[in-house]
Amino acid sequence: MEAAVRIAARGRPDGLTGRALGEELGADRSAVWRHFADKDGLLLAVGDRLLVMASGRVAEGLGPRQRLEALARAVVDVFEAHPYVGAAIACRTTRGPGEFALVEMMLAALGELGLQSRDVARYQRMLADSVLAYAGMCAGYAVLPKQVQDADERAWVREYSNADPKRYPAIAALAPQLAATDDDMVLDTLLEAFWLAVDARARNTAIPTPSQGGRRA
Amino acid sequence: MEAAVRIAARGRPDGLTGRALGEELGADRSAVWRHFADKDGLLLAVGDRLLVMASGRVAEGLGPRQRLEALARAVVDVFEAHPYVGAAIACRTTRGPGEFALVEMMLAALGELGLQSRDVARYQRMLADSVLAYAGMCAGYAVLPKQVQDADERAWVREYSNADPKRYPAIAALAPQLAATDDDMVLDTLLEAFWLAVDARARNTAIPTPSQGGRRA
DNA sequence: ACCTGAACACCGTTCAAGT
DNA sequence: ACCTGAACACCGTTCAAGT
Repeated sequence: MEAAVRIAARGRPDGLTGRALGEELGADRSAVWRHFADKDGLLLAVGDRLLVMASGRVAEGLGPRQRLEALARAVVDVFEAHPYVGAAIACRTTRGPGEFALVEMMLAALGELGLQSRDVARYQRMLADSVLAYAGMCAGYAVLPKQVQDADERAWVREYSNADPKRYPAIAALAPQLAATDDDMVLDTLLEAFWLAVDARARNTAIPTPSQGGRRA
Repeated sequence: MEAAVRIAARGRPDGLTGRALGEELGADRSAVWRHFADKDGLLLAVGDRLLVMASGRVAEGLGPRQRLEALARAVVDVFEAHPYVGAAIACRTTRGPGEFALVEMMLAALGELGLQSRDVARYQRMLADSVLAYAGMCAGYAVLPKQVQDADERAWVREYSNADPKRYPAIAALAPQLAATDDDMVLDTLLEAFWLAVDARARNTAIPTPSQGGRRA
């Protein structure tokens, strides 16, 4: 497992293959499949380790909002730092301790923010899927060869600035704002929008009773 | 291109490989690379076609909110219906007419909803990335063998219901709500939260001046 | 119990040779 | 101009054979 995480952390060109794992451990590449049922089992195990690493990065003593922000950023960072596994595992349920820790942390934090329990479950699932999907997307991008990454990035600055104003008036009008984008902006905006939505939702459905799950008056 | 979309639509077990495309067209599999520079070029071209299909599904005459909802759902549906390509392309910039149509439609709709132009660009990028990432995640799930999908799905109902209440109190308390989840809930909740955030943002920064980009009084 | 080494079917990619 | 067919290096997976 440690060797697998090490290989996954090597980044772009290297995938986590049986051959690479065998070499790292000084064994034949087919020996890996004595310890994991198949490639899927290996990826699930390493993927859950990534989630353990991410939830372990959340500092103690933070408020619910900061805890969720730290967790979201940690998931994206860890997936980007282990891109091959991150891209492969974002759509899966690892069912391991890492996933449980992440879900538990999210549910507890959302409960503290004043949402009803039905909304806590819905918003947790939505936030978890959004963050995992976004992290998987970032990881998928990080796996690409550097020259492909550069071509994709340039497109946003160059090709969108030259869009035909007749066919694409909104793009042409907003080209400067579209080009002025840094890497963290998307996740920042996603979290900003999430807090606005949680606040609005908590305000609309708030029950002033101090006891939990207060009944209708 | 039509043959490639057809193969991509065959769904789960079939990937869009050179061999499959050659067979579909009655040609040798290596003949494909006369028409596309490499696998990446093929995927980008087919991926942009998926975006053309998605934006073409948005009905005429809808308001900005319904237009954006229709577009988001169409992207997820089309990616799920062409899962191999959807999963491969979600993290890319296709730079084709499909992507331009999608960005243009989103920017125009968000502008009509009362956001400042700086927020329009930020929220468009955030929504587009969120929807594409989520669609890519759904597509990645759809590519998996059916038995792996079933195992993942059962986990949410079964293993989360049996979580240890001492280690995972929030999961144990909310297990029924976590299990009661249908496929559309995540995207519905994401869009609900997006509207709450857009409304809050438009309210906070609204400038009553009818002219664009009004200066500070 | 664990590893080796060879085999298999499948990839993308390349290239000399055809038409 | 376009296709063929063979080759190459790389996958995951399997299995008889070793220790």
